[in-house]
Amino acid sequence: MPPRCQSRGQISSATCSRPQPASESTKRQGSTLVTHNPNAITALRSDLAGELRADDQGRRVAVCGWINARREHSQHLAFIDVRDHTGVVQCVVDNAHDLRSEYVVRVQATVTRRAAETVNPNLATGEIELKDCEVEVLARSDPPPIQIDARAGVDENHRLRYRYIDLRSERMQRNLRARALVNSALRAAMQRQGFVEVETPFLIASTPEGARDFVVPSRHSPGQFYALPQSPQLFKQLAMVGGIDRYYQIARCLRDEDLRADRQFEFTQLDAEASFVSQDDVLAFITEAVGDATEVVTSERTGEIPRLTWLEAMERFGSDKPDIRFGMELCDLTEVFATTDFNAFKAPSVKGICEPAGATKTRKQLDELTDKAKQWGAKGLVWMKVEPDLSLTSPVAKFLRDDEKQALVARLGAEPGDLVLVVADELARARHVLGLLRLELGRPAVNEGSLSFLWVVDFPLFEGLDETGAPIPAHHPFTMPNMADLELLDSAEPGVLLKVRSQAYDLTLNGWELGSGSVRIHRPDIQRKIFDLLGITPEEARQKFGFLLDAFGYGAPPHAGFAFGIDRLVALLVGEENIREVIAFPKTQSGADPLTGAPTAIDPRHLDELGLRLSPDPR
RNA sequence: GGUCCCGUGGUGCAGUUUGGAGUGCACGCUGGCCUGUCAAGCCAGAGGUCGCGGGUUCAAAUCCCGUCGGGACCGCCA
Repeated sequence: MPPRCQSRGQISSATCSRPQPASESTKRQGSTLVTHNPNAITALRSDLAGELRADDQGRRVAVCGWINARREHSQHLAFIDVRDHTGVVQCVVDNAHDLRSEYVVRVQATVTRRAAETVNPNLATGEIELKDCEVEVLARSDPPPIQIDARAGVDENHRLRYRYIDLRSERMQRNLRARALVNSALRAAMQRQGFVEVETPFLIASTPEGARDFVVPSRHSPGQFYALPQSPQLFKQLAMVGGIDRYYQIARCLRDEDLRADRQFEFTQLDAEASFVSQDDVLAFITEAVGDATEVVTSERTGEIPRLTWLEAMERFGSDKPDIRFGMELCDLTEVFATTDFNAFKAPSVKGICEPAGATKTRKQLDELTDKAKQWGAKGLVWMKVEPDLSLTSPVAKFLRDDEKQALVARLGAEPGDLVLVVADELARARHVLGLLRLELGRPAVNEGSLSFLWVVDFPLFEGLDETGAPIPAHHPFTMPNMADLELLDSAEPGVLLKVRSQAYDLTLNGWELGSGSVRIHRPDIQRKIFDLLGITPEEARQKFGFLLDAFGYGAPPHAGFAFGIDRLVALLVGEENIREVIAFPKTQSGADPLTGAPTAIDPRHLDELGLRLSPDPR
């Protein structure tokens, strides 16, 4: 066969830095050094199964992969589909009796156009097939516990136990490759904007605030522990003091908190920090990076990301990570019931939502909603059905005055057939419960419809007061207050303190918190004041964050940063509802790995070496 | 710490409400037939601790209690 010169580029040996073929028998054939994809060529193959096309007709090729399906017609004709990560190609063989599902094979064959009536339009390689096949079995397989193209779902625990097989699925291949594209797009975007990738340690000192730490016992210092980082927070600030100017890292973070669909013990963040910047600068950097990541997966660019203040988000959506893909916004009714005789509505705050066409709910469904509202902390839930004449049907209707009912309907813009839900409580609780009810009743699946990014800005500096009356930081204690609110810090009134805004901001997507950041305090006087307010004595501050405070004593540039979860971003970009679908080897909700069996007991001698002894009954 | 859902041949399900023989479906597996299929088709076959333990009952996959595992959520996640 004469060498064919293909239009897609010729591969010379000089461009191929891979190891040379191990032996003559595995050497690729001279004429097959022409391919669609330079990266396809290895010692064992010339092409990828899913990339062969009609214009490869006549080429002698070698493809490697797994047997996806076998169709035996007789002892003289059979088909096998060979699958690799690019797709499948059909091979025509005489006898496939010994070629079973998931066997790993190398097929040397000639690309042949199919007869018109046997073309398979559902297959990218459907116009061709491989003939004159020499099939070499590279590895046999037991019948796989998971069918790769399972038509029904497979139990997730089972998938995780055999994750190495599950990863062969088109879904997992797509997700992990999308994730790789996102990672490289993020790196490119950050580097283009002048950020420097700096790695930070995994074995660090435990810091007292925040989530529960994973800890690692020290062999050299028995009784002492390292913590695994919840984030590189302190190190990235030190990098700023160190003159890095712009730091970023695709960082693994570990937090020992209960798991959810959007939470794993271990997760990955794009972590960034920059010097001499404002909040707007940071939002611009991140918007650029997120835009590139989105584009590389969806081929569409996110435009300007809208902003909401925290206060507006809480008032309108009852959440600091509002899902703005649908309406049903919260409506304040406190004024409406300011003079009510109905005891249940005599509360600091009365708020409601209106579900369009929600009045068809049964008494049982409404009771279930009420139960949920109570579980979420409400004292109770009042429901009202809007009748055709805009009157209200409700167990409590008789306690309300006509003017109150009319004003309520008007405020909510309720229409006949709607369902109105009202919660009267402390402000924060009313917002919280109604925010959850809104999601319960109206929220589309997280992966449905558009990608609605949203910046939430102007978070409060403090999220509440602890038992001693000291304010609780909403973000972390190094968050810079809004300069316009600086004087409020001197107020002795807790109510005033809680109104202080911070230069902290979150990025959300379809109701998931992607990440957060803040402008940091670099002025020792402001930092002292914040510690003061938080009830942290100078001694405590020194003990907890001494090295950072020391560093800030040697010329800390004004700086600000951000970090967002790559697992969550990728999941939503590829339309998954669960970040486990974009993590190669995730853990179950109880933190176990069904594949490796982790966590496991360790050898008593190992414990001894670490100076550890287990309590008699460690649950 | 709490609420809810799920657990039945290798896989995914139905059966549980109203107790009556491990009864059924699809995929897979094994053998056979079949020369153009492509999630091939046809025939035959193998394969079960109904998660586990206890209770009620003449009788439990089914009802009750407990427990283990998986999932969703609340709390938690500065």
